Amino acid sequence: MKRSKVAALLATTEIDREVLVKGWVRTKRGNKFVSFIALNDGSTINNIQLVADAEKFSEDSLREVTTGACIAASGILVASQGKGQTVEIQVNNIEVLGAADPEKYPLQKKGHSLEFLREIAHLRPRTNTFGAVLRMRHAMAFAVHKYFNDHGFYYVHTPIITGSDAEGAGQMFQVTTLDPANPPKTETGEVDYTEDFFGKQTNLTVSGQLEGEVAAMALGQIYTFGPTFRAENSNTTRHLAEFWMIEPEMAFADLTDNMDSAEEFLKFLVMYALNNCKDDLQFLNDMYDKELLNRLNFVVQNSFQRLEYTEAIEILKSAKQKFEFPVEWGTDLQSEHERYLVEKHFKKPVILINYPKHIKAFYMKQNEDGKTVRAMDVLFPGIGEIIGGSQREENYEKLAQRIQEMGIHEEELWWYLELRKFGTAPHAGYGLGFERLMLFVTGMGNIRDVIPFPRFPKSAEF
RNA sequence: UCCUCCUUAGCUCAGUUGGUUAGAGCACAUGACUGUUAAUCAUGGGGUCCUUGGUUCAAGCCCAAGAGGGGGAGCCA
Repeated sequence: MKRSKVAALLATTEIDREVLVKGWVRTKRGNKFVSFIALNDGSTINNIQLVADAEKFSEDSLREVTTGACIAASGILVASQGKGQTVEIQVNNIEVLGAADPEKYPLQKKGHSLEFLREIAHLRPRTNTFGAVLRMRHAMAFAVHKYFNDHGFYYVHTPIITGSDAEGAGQMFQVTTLDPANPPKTETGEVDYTEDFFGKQTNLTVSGQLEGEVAAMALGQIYTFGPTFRAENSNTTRHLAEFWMIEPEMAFADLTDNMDSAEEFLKFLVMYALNNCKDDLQFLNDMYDKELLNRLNFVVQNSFQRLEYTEAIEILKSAKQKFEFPVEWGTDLQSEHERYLVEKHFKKPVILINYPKHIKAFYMKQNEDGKTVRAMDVLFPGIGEIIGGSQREENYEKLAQRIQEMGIHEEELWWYLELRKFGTAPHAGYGLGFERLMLFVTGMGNIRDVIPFPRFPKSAEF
């Protein structure tokens, strides 16, 4: 007989038939006459109840059916006699596929702290919480591809190993096959990277944007969705050393098009979660964050507040609240400033644009005022910056000059500059941190709990 | 990296002014119970009080250093 998934059985109206289920035991309870086994197979957060009568199953035969054990069970799917579920399985046969010593199995019926579960990342997907998070992670990844495919964007695979260190987005992980204890040296005593695998120094990517622009200047609209690496010594609830980033890039788009795209995209993703992850969202709402569903609904129903950086500075300066860091035009906004704007002043997502050029990246399009660039940050409640983007500088001379001013190695960016030399066009794009999106849609408080195997300083255990 | 808090049973935590035998709930084991819903009830086993050093007649508790973890900040997505 073919295995049925628990999700399908709980949704079916065809009862009084024989079924086979396989999954992991969550709890067993009962008395000497009957045992009730709650079984979960990951297809849904809900369990199916197996009913094992003592006539068919001796106490001994159920000895290995304990919390955490993996079993296959066959029997008749029937309308439940008890309350709390509509159907259950009157079991005829149980096979223990893998026992789990109840003295040693770390997961129990009752709740565990998220900190403890982080130490057993190989078992935490079997909890309600991580089952919900991982199913939602899949749903969100699928929704990303669906949105862009439906809107005429092409998925482009940008390289994970990069020879450019000019992206300026933080510390990078080096990729090398040289012997770390005894690397080849040049005459001046420095490591000779011409002997390395690629003949030059290489690193793991911190962004696919520059290569994404290459593709956008041929295919029109593209997006990347891949792993991204930052070797910063960041120890926060919002940073990982290895995370996934989505970077759309659009030819013939300006900053307004960019804002429109980012807002529509985020709303689509949240709407997709609301429509397709109901059970998991309800669980997370009940267990972790009673405002989660309200907040998600609010985001899809209200337009984001669009605001000039200069206006934001004025709002912050006239705010009654005292800030730890002083506010002055030309300084970057601190977390406390972003939180004030989003959570206190506007009480909705905010898109901040036109930042001072000296606090933003070299590739952003310069405004006529000579002071600001067409940058855009989307700020979300509780998370801060969820998207960062800009219109790109498409003028060769202005871009080359900016590269010089900022002391970036021009020779490594020759191909990026040539995009402006041959058939240049206005274009814009942005980057969405996938795990920050996951924080928002799940209501989880720590980014280490929305990725199956988190990578952060001093931690790569699993 | 900085600030701050925490570390006691498998898990979550209590532990008074430093005082003699370190507790609870859950989990686990045994038993009871004719349909349970994180089942319930009874009984029982279970401890490197993070590590090292110090103060003291006496340290889970006070002091110092270290390790691990949480939260906040910086950097950013």
